[in-house]
Amino acid sequence: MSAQRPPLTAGRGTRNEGTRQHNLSTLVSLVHHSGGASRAELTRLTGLNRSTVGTLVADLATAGLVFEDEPEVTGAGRPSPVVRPAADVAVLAVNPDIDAVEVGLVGLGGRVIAHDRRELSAPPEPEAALAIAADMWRALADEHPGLRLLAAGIAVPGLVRTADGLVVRAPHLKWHDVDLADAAAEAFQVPTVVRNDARASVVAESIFGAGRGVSDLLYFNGSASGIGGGAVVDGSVLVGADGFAGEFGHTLVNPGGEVCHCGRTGCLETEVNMQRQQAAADAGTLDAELDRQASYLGRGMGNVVSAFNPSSVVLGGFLADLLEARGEEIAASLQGHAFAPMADEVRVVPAQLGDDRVLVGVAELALRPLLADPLAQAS
Amino acid sequence: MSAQRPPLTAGRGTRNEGTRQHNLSTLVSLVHHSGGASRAELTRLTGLNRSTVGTLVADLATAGLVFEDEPEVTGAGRPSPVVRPAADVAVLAVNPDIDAVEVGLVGLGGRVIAHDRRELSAPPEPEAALAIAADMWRALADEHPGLRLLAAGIAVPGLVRTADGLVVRAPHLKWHDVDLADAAAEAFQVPTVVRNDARASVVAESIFGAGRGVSDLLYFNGSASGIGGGAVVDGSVLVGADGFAGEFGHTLVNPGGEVCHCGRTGCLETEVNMQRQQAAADAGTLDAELDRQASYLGRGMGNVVSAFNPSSVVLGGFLADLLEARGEEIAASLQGHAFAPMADEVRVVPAQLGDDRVLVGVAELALRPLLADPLAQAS
DNA sequence: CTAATATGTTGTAGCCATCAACGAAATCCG
DNA sequence: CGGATTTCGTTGATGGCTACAACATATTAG
Repeated sequence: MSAQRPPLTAGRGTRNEGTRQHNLSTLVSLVHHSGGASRAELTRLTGLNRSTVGTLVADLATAGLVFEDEPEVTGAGRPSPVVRPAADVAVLAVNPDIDAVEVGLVGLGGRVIAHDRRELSAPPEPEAALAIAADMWRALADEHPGLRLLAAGIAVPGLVRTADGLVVRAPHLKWHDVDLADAAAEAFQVPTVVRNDARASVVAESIFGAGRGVSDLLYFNGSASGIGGGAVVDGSVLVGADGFAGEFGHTLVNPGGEVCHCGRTGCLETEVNMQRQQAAADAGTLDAELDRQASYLGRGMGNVVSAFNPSSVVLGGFLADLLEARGEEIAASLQGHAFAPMADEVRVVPAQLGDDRVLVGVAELALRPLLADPLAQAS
Repeated sequence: MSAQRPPLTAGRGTRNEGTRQHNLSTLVSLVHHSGGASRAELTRLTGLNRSTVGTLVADLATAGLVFEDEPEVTGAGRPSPVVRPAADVAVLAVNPDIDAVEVGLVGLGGRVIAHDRRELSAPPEPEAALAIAADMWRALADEHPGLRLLAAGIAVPGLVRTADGLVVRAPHLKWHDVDLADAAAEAFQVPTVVRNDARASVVAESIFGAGRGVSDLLYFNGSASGIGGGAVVDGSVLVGADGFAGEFGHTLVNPGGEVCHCGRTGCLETEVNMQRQQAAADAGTLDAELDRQASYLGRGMGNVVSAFNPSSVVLGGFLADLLEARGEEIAASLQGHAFAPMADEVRVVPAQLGDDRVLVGVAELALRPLLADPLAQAS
């Protein structure tokens, strides 16, 4: 966790209300990301006065975002009540993919309250995906009466423009220039964001998983449809000018290699993928293939590590399995292909969150505006 | 200029004094980066009240950081005095390199007040470089009596750890684990920072050059000693976990190519460099060599562009010359080697600042703490 | 049961920006 | 040329926010 640096170009001024908004945001984020902290801990962490934390927490409780739980026994002195995220609020997370539409209700603290999945025989049209999600949402809402929906987030496997949530293209879904955000906000009746699924995963691992407390990390995710990724830079998710940043699957690792579906040759995901592993397993040459893929993965990681100088690299999906099987080889290849001493310091670790990763991450992204201004909500 | 995103992990609380500090910082940064703005403009840009801007500017003027100049004729209404950066304060910028030590006095607004350069027959030892710089500083100080030194910055061609300014290694200077910061602060009697020279250049181009107003950009600099670089992400310079981020010269572009001095093969800077151009010119095959280098440069840029999704790529040093000579070819290669549609949107432009770039940039980095808390200075 | 410790609570004080009213300095227009 | 208009700086009163000190409360140590 490094200190915040000021932006190169100065922004706008702040007034007294801004101070309050910032402090409320700090507190609710702290509670949400840690899952609960005593008021005394919050006082220490924020550096604010006891009385200030008291009034701010009371406001957040009134707004229904946190509640004060029984104190835990600790040591000498008067026990401090534990401030926990409210249990009756949630974010709707939606993840349409080629073979299914997945929907989850994600509460504060990164807790998955409920989730549902509908298998599909073919990639869905945008409208169909939304209709299916809305259908599942109605069922989940009936099962959880009294749950207050704060926001909705849709994670799409493709290029999503951050500014307006336009899905510029999602090749596996065969979507082009699809605008889901408005229709979804209409359907769910809450503010809705659309984001890239890999970027959502980075956020989830960064806050609740293997990247906790790390301010500079890279994430490589291996799935059936290729290698996605993302980066956390100085504590914030890298989005780039349009929101397309983090396409590490298309780092060059072998110019003489195969043609990638993106039109170029020798991309990381043409050399490291599940199809090759399956073919090698069928041919009885899996060991050699895993060695080969470990080498290329280290090379691809090295390229990106040299650019970003992260303190951790998190591997998810089948890349986590590859790390388990060929950890030494990957590390050696990374050492050989990253600009030392960056490679010396970097830790390569498997992702900690399970399949809920994408849902938890996109819920976090949908929650971001609320966390930034906790009392701005309508009711 | 995109909006600020909150960090993934919440930080500390703010008090009322923090509001004032933030507003002072906003104002002085605005004046410093724009070179001067009327109080009315500052009011509009910050969104603060007229009276607030009035008192804040008065405080900054008392601290000797800005002064109120004669109003410029504009239109109807009472003219607004122009707030300009103070002319009698400066930052000492030092840039030791293999063949010379360069020293500059950089004022607010990015103005180079004076500079001096001492040629060397061999790369200097750290102590010698510092002694030479101190000598030149004394001469410059004598020429500019009344100039108040605010800070000092040393730009080193090598890996510099941001946390403490340790020069981990600077191969061309043959420096290893050199700690200059303390000795320099002692010699110059002001707070001193040590930074990488390419990172300093990025800052300079980002604020005063080709990257003005761009929040996501990449910078590739070609010099006699190789290709350095850096990135601006969401308005802040990318530093990474240790401060080593941005080594784009060692992006893989040709695995079958030559062995790089870094120990690997096919790095961008083994394929694109001045030595090859010189050799080709001697052999009468310069045209073909420029085509070849343009192709490899586009490939290397494409790799990094796919990871960062910048809106601009700035080329400096001999790469700016290559852009002038082979702009079409570089653009075509970038198109072919970056993940579309990132390549469609990116603008490739030459650096705008001259040789003062490194000095201006490292001065800016040295000034950063003061800009963040303008009235914290001793006197 | 008492002392010590740590924490919540309350009322006061201090810092900061806003706001409204007023005055000043230019342009506009008859 | 001179009043109306526009725009901006200045001043004193006002309200929002956190800090602080004093007091109350709840636990542990012995």
